[in-house]
Amino acid sequence: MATMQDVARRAQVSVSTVSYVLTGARPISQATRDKVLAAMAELDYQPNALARGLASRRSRILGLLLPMDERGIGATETAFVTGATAAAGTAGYHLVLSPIGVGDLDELRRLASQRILDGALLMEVQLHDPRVDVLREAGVPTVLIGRTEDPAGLSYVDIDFDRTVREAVDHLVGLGHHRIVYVNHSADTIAEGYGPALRTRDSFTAAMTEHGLTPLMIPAEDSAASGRAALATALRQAPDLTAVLAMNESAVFGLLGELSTRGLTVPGDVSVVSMVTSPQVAELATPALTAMTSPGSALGRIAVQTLLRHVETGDGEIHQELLPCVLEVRGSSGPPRTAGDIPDDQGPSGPE
Amino acid sequence: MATMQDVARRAQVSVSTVSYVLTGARPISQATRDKVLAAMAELDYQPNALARGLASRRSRILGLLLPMDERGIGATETAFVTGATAAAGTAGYHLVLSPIGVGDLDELRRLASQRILDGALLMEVQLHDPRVDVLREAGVPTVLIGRTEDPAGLSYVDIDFDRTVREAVDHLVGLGHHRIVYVNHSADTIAEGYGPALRTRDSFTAAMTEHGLTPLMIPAEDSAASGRAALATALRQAPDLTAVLAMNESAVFGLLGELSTRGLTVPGDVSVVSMVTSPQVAELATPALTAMTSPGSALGRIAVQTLLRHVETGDGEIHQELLPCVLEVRGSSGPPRTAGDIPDDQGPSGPE
DNA sequence: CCGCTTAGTCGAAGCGCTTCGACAGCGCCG
DNA sequence: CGGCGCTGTCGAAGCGCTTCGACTAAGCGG
Repeated sequence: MATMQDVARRAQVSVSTVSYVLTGARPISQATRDKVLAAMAELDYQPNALARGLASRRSRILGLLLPMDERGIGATETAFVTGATAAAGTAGYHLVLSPIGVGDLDELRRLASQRILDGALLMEVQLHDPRVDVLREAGVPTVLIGRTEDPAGLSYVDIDFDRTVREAVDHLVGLGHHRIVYVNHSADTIAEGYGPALRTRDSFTAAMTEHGLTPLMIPAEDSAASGRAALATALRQAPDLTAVLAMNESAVFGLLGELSTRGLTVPGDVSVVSMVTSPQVAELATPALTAMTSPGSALGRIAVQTLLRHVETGDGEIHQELLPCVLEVRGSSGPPRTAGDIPDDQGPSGPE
Repeated sequence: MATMQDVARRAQVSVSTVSYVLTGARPISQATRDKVLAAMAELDYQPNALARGLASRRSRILGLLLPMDERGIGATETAFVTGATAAAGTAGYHLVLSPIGVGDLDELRRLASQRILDGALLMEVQLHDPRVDVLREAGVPTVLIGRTEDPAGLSYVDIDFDRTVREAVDHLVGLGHHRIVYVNHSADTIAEGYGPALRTRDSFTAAMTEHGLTPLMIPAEDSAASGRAALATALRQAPDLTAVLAMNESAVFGLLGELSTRGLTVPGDVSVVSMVTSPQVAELATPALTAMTSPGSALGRIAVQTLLRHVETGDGEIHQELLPCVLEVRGSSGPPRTAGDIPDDQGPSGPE
């Protein structure tokens, strides 16, 4: 492995000159630069990132802190990661993912204090997220993907849930639906203060009210079984429902299963719109789901650019930005059935 | 940020002594050790990973090279990552994920040559994977998750596809099925030399033949639509089929949708078994899928342990290990219908 | 009682880079 | 024509750690 010494010797210049060629920190004449670059090419020189990091106090490594629950990483998050990685690479940084959740504070503290990361992107941010404090204490510049309860003084990018919910509701109301049920995340999740669940709840209520409609929200765990149960509950509370808006990918599938079991068709009897859902997942369902597609890749890019601004200017100004999801109409939404009630029986599950 | 100097001064010992306390490279008396540890605690000392790495030529960072296609990371891979992370943490290493695919060879070369990684875990290995060569050239110890065509001289851990397929087939045959169709990955994927697709194809053929049955395999792209089409093809080629074995999570959902569209019940008319599928995904379907669950977490642990052996002993002996998936019976498999043919009509799609 | 090993500690020399201060040479202005 | 501010280069001092050689004091067999 060639070192900078070797390059300097071969190019007949000093090490510092080689360094300046690489970093551009001082002007170098074209002739010298060419000699140095030629020597590098001949030796297949690659700078030692650790040495560079030690001397410059900059690792050029950004961390993407990404809790991995047992469900995996969805297409939405993947798009985000892809956008972030591309943006980091363009700027000459490495972007590494670290599966650090809210439970791994000690591991995070180690990672942050060991000066490995120049900056961190925090995903799946909770309203009260202790990771934010750990990173702040360690002095690691951070950009949130999501928002804490009070994000003053913190840079973040997030999905504009309010606008997303409103557009979904507008779509359904525009089709003629009046009785719309919102299937949110679980009650526990809401109680824990999971931002998206809270924000969409409030936005849904507001949007429906503004349309002069009564909002009805049902919580559901992230499982198909819970989605089935949620639909049963919804039909009990609102037998005349014609549309379901869901913010829970796992539950949506159970919900569709239950509709089918009950002999209800989509979108003939019930329209279904899924929020913050990737096209890939939307296509898994039968019929394919009308969905609000998340701007994952753009979020990733903006997040990295914001983070780099903080890293390179020693904490510049705060940047906070919200991007809405965009509506993609597929087969699961359409005009409501004309009669005001469920056609025939309520299926094998019975009316309870 | 306290340095080792500070600790040494406070404990009234030399820096080297502090270092030995930390690394255990030389014996230190209990009294001295206590003094040093106390000083560290008081100063909240954290070693600078970059400096340590530069001096010791060991970064204590392992890379998990994980291509992220647009579909995201499934629960299977997540379990792997979780197991690997835990094993690395126990050994005092950091495990970082890098979304580097077969297309990003330059990025990989940079990462590998910059001496950031002590070792690499390579996921989604192709039969002819150029990343292996890049890593070898850069001298980065590597463990494969999966296998290249000729894995001689390379350590790997992988799923025992042969045994997994056989157990799935045995399960179905044991239930009384004779006409079993295997829905594999796409023809393109097979042509590209994707190991799991090839290996399961061969194993399926062998297993069926040994049972005195005729193997029938249908390729399908990783999409619901393709799953629907695959089922249609299967029913055309084998109208008397009673069971489907699938190795394609996306296609399975389309396949189930198509069965339902045609008025065929699961498992009454057709049993469905999904391979290398996580419980979480299996539960999304209605009915929940009987599946071969991958030993993800164990694979991750073993892979890291193997890699660390290479890293720490300057390439020890190679280790190659296969773990089978385990059968988890859920609602989608049962005895075949008694009559030998499809009950009534062939559904809206018609017989073409 | 002597030489030898072993435990325990220290000082110093790097690891491969960045960066600071210095300085030579040059053109240019007053 | 002397002084000034450039541009371009060099040498050296670190960055915070590991590790090697050396040294001291103790322990021990002969």
